Amino acid sequence: MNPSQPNAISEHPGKRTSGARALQKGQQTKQIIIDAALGLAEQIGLEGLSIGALAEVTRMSKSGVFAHFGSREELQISVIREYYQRFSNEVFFPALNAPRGLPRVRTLFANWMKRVAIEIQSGCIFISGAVEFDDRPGPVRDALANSVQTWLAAMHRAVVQAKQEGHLVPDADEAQMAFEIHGLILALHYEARFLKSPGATARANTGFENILLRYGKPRIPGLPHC
Amino acid sequence: MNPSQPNAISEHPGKRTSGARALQKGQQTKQIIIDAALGLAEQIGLEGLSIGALAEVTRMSKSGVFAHFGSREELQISVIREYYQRFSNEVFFPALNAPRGLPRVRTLFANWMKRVAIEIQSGCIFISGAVEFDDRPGPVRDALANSVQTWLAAMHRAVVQAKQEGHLVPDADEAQMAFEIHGLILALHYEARFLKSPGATARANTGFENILLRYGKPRIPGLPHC
DNA sequence: TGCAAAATAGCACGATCGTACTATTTGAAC
DNA sequence: GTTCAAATAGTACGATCGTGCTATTTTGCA
Repeated sequence: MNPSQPNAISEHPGKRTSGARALQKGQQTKQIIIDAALGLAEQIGLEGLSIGALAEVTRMSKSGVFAHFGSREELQISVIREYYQRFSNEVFFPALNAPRGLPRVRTLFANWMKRVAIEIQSGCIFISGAVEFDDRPGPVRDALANSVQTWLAAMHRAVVQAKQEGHLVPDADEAQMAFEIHGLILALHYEARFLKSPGATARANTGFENILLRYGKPRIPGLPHC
Repeated sequence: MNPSQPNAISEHPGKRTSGARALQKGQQTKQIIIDAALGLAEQIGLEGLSIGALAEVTRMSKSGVFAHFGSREELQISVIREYYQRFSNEVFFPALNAPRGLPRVRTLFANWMKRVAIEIQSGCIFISGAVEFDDRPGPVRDALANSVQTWLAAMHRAVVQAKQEGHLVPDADEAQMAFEIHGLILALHYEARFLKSPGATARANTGFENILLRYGKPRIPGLPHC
């Protein structure tokens, strides 16, 4: 009856008798569909995602695609989860290898910039989704907002740690710093992707260094910061 | 034959025998439609704009609305033009009363912030439209990009003048400064409208002061800038 | 007041959308 | 190989979309 029932299995892989095992057929195709849906959503937005177009891309029937999700909203949420997971794997987790404090903040920003550099071509559903759902309440909006909040909180936490480690000036406002960094990323995305104005990437990087000039504690006064 | 033909009249008001005069009936309703369309587009986006919904709001027939524009694209472009005009009247032109240089830059930013404060509730088609049309070429995208570019260029020009007036440090990069200001506005819109996170307005203002701390030439070293 | 033109309405079309409902095919355990 | 459930396909429905075409109403001027 409930079409989202089978999904529960995917959250407990290997629960079946034979222990850990490759995904069942249904889960495989579901993943294929989600991959295709993410690609589509990055270009035309979560709202532009249509099951018909998705069926065409995956060479399945509309109902075959639909059965995996049970509703368009569930499909959109699946796409958001997939994007969040990829974003985390590319931007967040690798930065944990960098030492706590300013080096990790630098690495997070660098990874973020790498991601955005790709998204200048492909599109970013954290940004496009925010615009599409900014006054459309519901589970899709909630899923998206939660994902974004989680990432922004992680960034903020890294800045807090940098202050704790003594890498920032004592009166540094961590939330303010995170806000300004977020602005640089958004301006880069806007000016590079929409306006196609050259040099935006360099300006985002320069902006980050400018932020550090203000908030970073100079190692030796007058010399570059760590 | 061509439904956009009557529009040509609006570009030359008063060309008819009786000299300057109130808008003809058709132009009046067209303006009413555009006003309603702008209100709708701010909430649900330029792509979400539908002639059916617009007809319902204005209590006209679909074809009655349609006849004024001849195509949905022309309607969207009319909305963009209307928005651009209002934006200019609220943000740009009033700032020309402020003295050239840093005071005018301050006024431009303050007016921009006032506008965004409203758009946190209503929505901003310069931002939502950028996301909707960032890889959808065509006349709508062109109209939108031109409007945005014009405004950003005006902001940039004000910064250039500020440097010419000696209000900025000699090595100030005007484009960089404009980029960072743009980022503050975008972060404010994102975090306030989508994430509904409190304090974003204050952070945008603080960010602007931080930018001036870096680029503004101190009147007396160690004291606040002009 | 009458007349041409402008403005608005009515209607129909093909397309696309999400999603029920039913039928068929596929896969895995016995 | 049989069987049963999972996976996929087929089909249809109502809604909405943009837009063309033809009527009807309203307007502005002689």
